[in-house]
Amino acid sequence: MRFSYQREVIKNIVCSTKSHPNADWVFNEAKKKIKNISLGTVYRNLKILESNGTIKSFHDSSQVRYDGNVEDHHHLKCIECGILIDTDIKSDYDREKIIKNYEFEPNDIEFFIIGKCKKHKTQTTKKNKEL
Amino acid sequence: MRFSYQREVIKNIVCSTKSHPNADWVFNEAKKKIKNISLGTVYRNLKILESNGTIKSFHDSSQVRYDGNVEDHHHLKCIECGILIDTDIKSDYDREKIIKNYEFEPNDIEFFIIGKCKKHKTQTTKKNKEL
DNA sequence: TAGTAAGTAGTAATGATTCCTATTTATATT
DNA sequence: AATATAAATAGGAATCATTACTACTTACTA
Ligand SMILES: [Mn+2]
Ligand SMILES: [Mn+2]
Ligand SMILES: [Zn+2]
Ligand SMILES: [Zn+2]
Repeated sequence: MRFSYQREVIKNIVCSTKSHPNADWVFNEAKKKIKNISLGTVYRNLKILESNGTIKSFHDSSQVRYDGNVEDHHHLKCIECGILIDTDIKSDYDREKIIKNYEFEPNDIEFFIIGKCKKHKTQTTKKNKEL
Repeated sequence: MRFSYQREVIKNIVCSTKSHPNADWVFNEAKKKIKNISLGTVYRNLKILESNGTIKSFHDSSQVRYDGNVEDHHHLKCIECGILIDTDIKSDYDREKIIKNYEFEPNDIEFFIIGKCKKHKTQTTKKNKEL
């Protein structure tokens, strides 16, 4: 793998945000450092960075999002604003039951908690204060 | 809501399979009953059926999949063949912790167990038999 | 048995991502 | 340092899933 300044910039962008950006956001950030970087370069390098374990990715509705936090972790997702928040929650399921009842070999889980973030949750107290 | 034969056909297709089809598969099935049905009609009616609770949908990588099983349930997904299998597993997480630590109001969870289905799991016994 | 508004077919447009290719560049070798 | 060369890039075209548009059709109403 040859060195590439573009890849270095892209890596730093993804690894220095907790916002779980999509390719287009990364592209726009990268343009601030490299005026003529191309979107294809961003996509290609995001894939390379993922395949060598530098970053992770997951699908979020119709887009792919990238994550500089490569620790095993799950997310909270706000239905109002779409924000994705890292958590340290563990999800439990009956692994033995899966193997036995479904003859399925589980490797990994994909787990999101959907709801409302602090900015958007329906707080009666908050509402009263605003009146 | 006016009656529509197209919608009736689409509903029956989705509700009589456990395959979690995408719009295109539904479209091809529907064409067997209505030769000139249009893809737009399929998309529009899938949305209507979802919004009135007749079917459900979820994102699976880059596509939307539809589910005639409207009971609360989660899925197993095979990394080899992509099959999505209904389960009765319950996923547990510490709801109170989420509310307290993240000021987040959880409503729902999106939960997939990724692994290998019985057709694709690496069975030592199976391999030996094949030799 | 109209009238009309909801629904449809067919096609164009959109948005995210991938593919293509001529040019540039990192790096290994003289 | 100059040269060779294969990897990487910029810019643009292509693809794929989905949505939007619109003239025509049809279910229901009175
Ligand atoms: Mn994360
Ligand atoms: Mn299901
Ligand atoms: Zn929010
Ligand atoms: Zn499988």
